[in-house]
Amino acid sequence: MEKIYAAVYILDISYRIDRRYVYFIPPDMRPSTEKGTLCVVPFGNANKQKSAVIVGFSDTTDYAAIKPVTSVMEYPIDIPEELVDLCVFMKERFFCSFGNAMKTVLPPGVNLGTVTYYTNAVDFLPDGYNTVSEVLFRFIKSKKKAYQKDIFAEYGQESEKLLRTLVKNGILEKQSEVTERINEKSIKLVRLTVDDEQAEQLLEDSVRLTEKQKELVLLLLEYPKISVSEIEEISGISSSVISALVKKGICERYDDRIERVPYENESYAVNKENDEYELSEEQTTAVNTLNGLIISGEPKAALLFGVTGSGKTRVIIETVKKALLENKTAIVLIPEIGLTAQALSGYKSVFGDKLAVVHSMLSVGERVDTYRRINEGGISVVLGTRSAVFAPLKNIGVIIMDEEQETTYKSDITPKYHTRDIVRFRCKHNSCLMVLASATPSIESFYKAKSGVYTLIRLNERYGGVQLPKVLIEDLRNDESIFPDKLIGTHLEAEIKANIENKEQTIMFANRRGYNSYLSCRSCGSVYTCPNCSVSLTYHAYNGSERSKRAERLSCHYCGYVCEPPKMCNGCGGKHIGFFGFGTQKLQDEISERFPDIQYIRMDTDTTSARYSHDKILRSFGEGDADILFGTQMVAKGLDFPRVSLVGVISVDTLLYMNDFRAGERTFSLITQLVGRAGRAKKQGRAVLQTYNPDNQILKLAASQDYERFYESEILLRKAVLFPPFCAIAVFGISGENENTVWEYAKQFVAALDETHRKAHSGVRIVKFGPFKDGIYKLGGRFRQRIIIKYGDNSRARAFLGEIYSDSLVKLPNGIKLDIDINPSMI
DNA sequence: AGCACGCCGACT
DNA sequence: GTCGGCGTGCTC
Repeated sequence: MEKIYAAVYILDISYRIDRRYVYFIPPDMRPSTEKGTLCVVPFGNANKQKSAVIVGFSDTTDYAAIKPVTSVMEYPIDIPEELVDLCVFMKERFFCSFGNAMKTVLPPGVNLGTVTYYTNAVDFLPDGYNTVSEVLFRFIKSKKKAYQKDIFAEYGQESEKLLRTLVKNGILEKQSEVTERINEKSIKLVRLTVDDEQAEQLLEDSVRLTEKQKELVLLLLEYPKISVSEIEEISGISSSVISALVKKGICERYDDRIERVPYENESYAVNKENDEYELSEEQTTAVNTLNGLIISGEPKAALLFGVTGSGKTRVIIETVKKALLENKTAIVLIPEIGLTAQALSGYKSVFGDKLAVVHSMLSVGERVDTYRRINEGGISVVLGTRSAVFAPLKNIGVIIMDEEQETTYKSDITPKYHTRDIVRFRCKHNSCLMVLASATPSIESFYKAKSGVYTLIRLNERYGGVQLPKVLIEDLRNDESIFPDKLIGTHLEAEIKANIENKEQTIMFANRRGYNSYLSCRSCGSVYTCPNCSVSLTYHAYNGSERSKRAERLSCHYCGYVCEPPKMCNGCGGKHIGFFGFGTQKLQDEISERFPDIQYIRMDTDTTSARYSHDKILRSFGEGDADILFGTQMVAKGLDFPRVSLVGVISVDTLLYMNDFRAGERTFSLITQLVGRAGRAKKQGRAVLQTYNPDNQILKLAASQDYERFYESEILLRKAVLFPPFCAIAVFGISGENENTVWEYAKQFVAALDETHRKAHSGVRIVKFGPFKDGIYKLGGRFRQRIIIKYGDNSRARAFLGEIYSDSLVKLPNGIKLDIDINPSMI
C-alpha cells in the first residue's frame, strides 16, 4: 500500500469533534512520514493550522473534499507506535480527547499550539477607513507578521472586530502557524540577600522597615527556602511587600531550577547490604516464578502479595535483573515521590546509569532530557511515580507496580486514567509481565489473583525472621489523660517515654495537617466554613521565633483560601470560639509539652512542599537527629528505619466512617503500613492504635494483620451491593456557579441519558444513581452534582457512555461543566 | 472550539 | 434598506 492518505488525530481540539481525519500527503513528504509522525494540517473553514499525529495510512479515500498536509514537523522526540496506540486506547477507555492523552504521554511542557497572525495583503490602506484602522494597518505592515496576541496587547481585544473587517475587505490576511515551545515551569522562591546578623539588625532598626516588611524578614529567617505562594499562605503577606524588600536589596526572588541538585549528583551511601543480601527461600521461589512468566514471552500478570518487611523490594530488584538478562527493559512504579530517595539508593547501586528516575517533581527540562535519554535507548530501567508508566522504553520485559492499591496511581486530572490500566495495555502490547506488589492489595486485584487471572505469589515471612509488631488497640473512651482535648493517651505516652529512655525512635500518625480541623462558636454552634467550598476551615498556627509571634490563620485545604481567625462569632457576636478536631500542628505542641527535652520532626505537606525537603527530613530522621517523627499519611509510606520500634496512631476513626466504598480498604491498608513501620530490626516492634471504636471489625482485623479475612468479608459486601470488581463505575460530574442551574441541568442530563439508553442502547445493562450532591458539594465556588453509572466494562457500554458524554457536551449550557471519571478512587 | 450561514429586530 | 444579534451545522 502506498502512503497517499494519512489518518490523523488533531491535538488541540475538543472532545466532541475529536476523531480520525484523513489528509492527502504530498509526494515529497511521504518518505518522512510514519505512524507517530507529528505534522501540521489545515482544519475547519478557516483552514487553521493545527498540529496532528499520524495514526494510519491508506491509498484510497471516499471523502471528496480532502486537504493536503501542510508540513511534517521536525520534532526532537519520536513518538513510538505503541504510545500512539495507547492514546487511542485512553481516548476510548477514559473518554478524553486524543490530544489530552498525548499531552499526558509526552513530557509536560511540550506544547504544540496554534498561533494566529496577520499580514498585509495590499501595500497601502485605501481611503475611507478610520484612524484606528490606519494605526492597525501600519502596525501590521511594519511587523510584516503581526501575531494576534501582540496586536491585542497593543490595541486591546476590541481590535478584533476591525481586523475581521479588514480581512473581509482583502486588506489583511489572517493566517496561523503551529508553534512548538517547551515551557519551563518553576517554583518562584524568595530568600534573604543579607546574612542572618544583618537581618536581625534590620529588625532592630525600626525606621528602615515597615511592620509588614519586618514580618517578612522574620519569616525568611525562619524558612530559608520558601516560595512566594507559601509566604502568602502562611502570613498573608502580599507579593508587593516582597517587591519592596527586593527593591531595598534585602531579599531576592529566584528560580528553584537554579538551586536544584539532581538526584544523580547527590551522594548516597551505597547500601552494603545489597551485596551481602541473600534471598530467603520464599523470595527465591518468587523470583523464579516471576522469571518464568517473563521468559514465557506472553502477556502475563502476577500479584506479589507479601506482608510488610517480607523483602518485596528485593524480589522486585531481582526480577528486574532477570528481565535485563533477557535483554529486555523494565519499569518500576512507586506511589509517591517521597519514596524515591530511599528507593533510589537501592536501585541506583544495582542498576547504575542504566536507571532513569521519573517523577512529577522534576523540572520540565529534566523530564524532556530524561525522555530523550530513554528514547535514544541508553536506559533499560525506569523508576518513578505514575507518569513513569509512559516512559518510551522499547522491548519491555516487566512492569512492576509497588503498593498497587495506592490512590496516587489514579490521575485526578483529565484524562483520569488509572495507572494499572495503562500497565495492562503496555504489557499486552509488549507481551510482557505485569507485577502488582502489595501487603494490602486492592480488592479488585486480589479478586483477580484468587480467581486465577493473576498468578498469586505469597511472601508470608518477614525477612530475617523479624516478628510482626505487637499491636494494641487502645480504647480512648475513658482515658483521663486525653481530657480536656489532648491527643496522646495514657498508654501511648508511657510507650513513648520508654522508647526515649531506650534511645529508640517513634513514629506518630495524625490524620490531618494544620492545628484544629475546625472552629465553631460555642454559643450558637456555627462552624467556620470556606466561602468557596462546603468544607470547614482548618486552623493553622505557624510558630514564629517566639511563641507570642505566632501567626494564626484559617485555611481551606481544597481551594487554598486563607483568612484570619475571627475574634468573635459573626453569627451571634459571641466571643467563645472553640477549636475542635486536631491536626499535626496541635500534635506538635503536645509533643513538645509532654516530652520537653526531645527532638522531633514534623512531616506533612506544610513542611515538605519545598523540593527535596521530603528527602532531607527522612534522611535526618534516619541519621538519628530526632526521637520522634510525626505527620500525616506520608509517615506511613515505605519508610525503613531500623531504630523505630514504636508506632503511635493518634486516631483513624474519621477514616472509618467516610462515605465511600473503598474507605475500609484504605483504612486497613493505612494501618497495616503504619504498623509495619515498627520493628524493622531484630526486635519485635510495638504499635498503639488509639480509637473511640475499639470494637470496629476493620480495626481488629488490621491490628491482627489479617488481610485475607478482611478480603473475604469485603468481597462479599462488594458482590452484594454491586461494586468493583463486579462492575465498573462511571461518574459524571456537573458543576457550575449557579446552584439552581446546575440542579436543573443535572435533571436534564439524566433525562437525556435515559432516553439515549432506551432508544439506542437498551441492550447495555446499567444501574444509575443520582443526580445527587457531591461529597464536597461546593468547591472553589462551584456547586457540584454527580450521576453514577454502574456498568459491565465492554465496548458496547463504552460506546453508550461516550455517546452520552459527547452529545451532552454539544448542548452544554453556558457556565456548566461536565466531566467523566471512570472508576474514581473515591465516591 | 471557531467559524459561516441564515433569518429576524433597530438603526444611519 | 443594512448592521448585527445568536440558533444551527460542520470540520478530513
